Amino acid sequence: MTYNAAFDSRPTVMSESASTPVDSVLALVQRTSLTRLVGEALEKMILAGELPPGSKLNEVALAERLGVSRGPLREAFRTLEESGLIRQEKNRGAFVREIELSEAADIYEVRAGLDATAGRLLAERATPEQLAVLREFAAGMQRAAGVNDVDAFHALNLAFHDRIVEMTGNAALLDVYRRLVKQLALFRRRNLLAPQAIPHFAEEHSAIVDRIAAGDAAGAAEALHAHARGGRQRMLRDGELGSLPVADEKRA
Amino acid sequence: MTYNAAFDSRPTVMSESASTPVDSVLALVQRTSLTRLVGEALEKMILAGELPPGSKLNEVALAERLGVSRGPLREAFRTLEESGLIRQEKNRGAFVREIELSEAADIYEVRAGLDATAGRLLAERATPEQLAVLREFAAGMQRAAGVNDVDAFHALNLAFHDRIVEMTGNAALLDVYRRLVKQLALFRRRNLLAPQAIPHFAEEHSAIVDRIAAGDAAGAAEALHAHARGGRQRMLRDGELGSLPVADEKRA
DNA sequence: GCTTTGTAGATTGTCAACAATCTGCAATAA
DNA sequence: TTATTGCAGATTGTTGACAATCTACAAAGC
Repeated sequence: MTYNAAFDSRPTVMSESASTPVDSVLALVQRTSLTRLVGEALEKMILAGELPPGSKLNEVALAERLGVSRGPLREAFRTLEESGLIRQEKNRGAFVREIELSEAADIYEVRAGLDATAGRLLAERATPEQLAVLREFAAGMQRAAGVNDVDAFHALNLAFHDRIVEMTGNAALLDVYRRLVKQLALFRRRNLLAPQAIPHFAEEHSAIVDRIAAGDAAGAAEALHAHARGGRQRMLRDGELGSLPVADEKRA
Repeated sequence: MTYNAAFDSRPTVMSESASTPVDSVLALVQRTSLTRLVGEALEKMILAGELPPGSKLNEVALAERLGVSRGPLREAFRTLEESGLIRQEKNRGAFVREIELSEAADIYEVRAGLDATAGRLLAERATPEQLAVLREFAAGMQRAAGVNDVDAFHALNLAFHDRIVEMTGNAALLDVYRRLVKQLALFRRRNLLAPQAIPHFAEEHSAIVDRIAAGDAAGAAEALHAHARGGRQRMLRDGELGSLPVADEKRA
C-alpha cells in the first residue's frame, strides 16, 4: 500500500545516472497503474469530504475530470467498494457510502478489539526507539491539550494510534485497522473532539505508553480497549444529541 | 454479500405469478452483475484449491472459460485483490496470493482478537435460541471427536466460530472476520487438525459456550482468545515441521 | 385531480479493438 | 561456451462504441 520502498533499487549495472530521483520516479511509474492512481485520488476526495457520503459518482463525469476512460475508473470503483468507502447498485451507479450511527458504533467496537491486540503485541516487543517516538507523541498531545489546540490534538491522536498498530509489525492488523479508520472517517457528524475531554484523553495516552513500556501486555491491551470504548461512548452520546433538533452549532 | 433477502419482495401488484421462484430469480438477476458472478466463481475456485496459491490468472483464458469478456473479469480481479485473495503486478498479471507462515501467524493473531471481541459481545446479548444453536454445534463436535471424524469436526469448527461472530449482529466484525478466514484458507500447508488434538478442542468449545451462556463477557473473550492462540501455536509448530524435509505425507 | 403509460435522454453494463509492455528464444559477438 | 541483443508472440493496459437499463417528464385515460 505504501511506496516507501521507492529507493530500494540500487543502481545495479546502468550506473550512468547521477540523478537519484530518476529511478524513484521510474519505480513509481512501474508499479502504478491508472486504476491505482484513480483509486487513490478518489479515496482522497472522499476522505477529504469533497465527495460527501451519499454522493452519486457519475462515471463519465468523473472519468473526464480525472482524464481517464471509464475502464480504469470502474476498476477503481470495485477497489473502493471492497474497502467499504463506496456502495454500488446495479444499473444505478456508485455512491459514497453513508455510515449510520449504529454502524459506526459497530466499527468502533471492532476497532477497540484491534487496538487491544496491538497493545498486547507491542508491549511484548517494543524497542526503545519506538517507545521514544510514542512518548514524543504523548508529550505533543499533552502540549496541544494545554493550549487547547483541538486540530493539532486530533491529528496527533490519529497518528499516535496508527503508529502503535504499525509498530507491531503485523501487516494484517495494520491493514484491517486502517480500513476501519477510513470507514469511520466517513462518519463525521460532529465527530470533533469536545475540548473539555481532551486533557483526559491526553492522560490516557500517557498511561497507555507507560503500560507498553512496562511490557505489561494485558495492561496495555486493557488500557487501549477502554480508551477506544470511551471514544465510542462519546460518539454515541454526541450522535444521539445530534439526531435531536438541538441548536448547538457554534461548537466549530 | 449473502442473498438470503431474495424473498423479501412481496407480490405487490402483479399478482399473476403463482410461481414463487420467479421473483427469487428476478431479485438475483437484479442485483447480480457479471462482475459479481465472476468474482464469486473465482473466489470459489481459489478457496477450493482449484486455483492454487501462486497460480497465474490469465485474462483471456479465464474470460473465455467463464464466458465473459475481459472487462468484468478485470473488475472482479480488483475486488479479489482488495479482499486479499489475489495479487496483481502491473503488466505482469494476477496471481493467487501465497500466504507465508509468518503472515498466517499474523493473521491468526488478529483473528484471535476478533474472536475475543465476538465472545465479549455475544456474552452480553446472546438469546436462548442462539445458545441452543451453539450448544448443538458443541455437541456435534463432541460426537465427531468421539468417532474421530476429522472432516466433520473441521467443518463444524469453521461453522461454529463463524456463527459466533455472526450472532453478535455486528456487520463490520463479521466482514473483517470472514475476510481473514478466507485468507487463512489460502494457507493450507497441512492445515488439517491433528486427530489427537480434536477432543481437547471439543472441550474448549463447550467451555466457550458455557461462558457465553453465563453472560461472562470477559471470560468468554479470554476463552476464545486462548483458543485461537492455541490454534496459532499448533499451526506454527506444524509449519516449522513442514518446512523441514520431513516425510510424513501419509496423514491424508 | 390522480394514476398510468409511453417516450426521450441519460447512465451503466459489456464488448471488441488497438497500444504498450513483457517473455522466451534465436542469432550474434566476445 | 557464454553473454548480449534483437526480434516475434503473448499478455496486459486503455480506449471508444454499442446494448441494456433506468429516470424524468409529458400525455392519455380513469
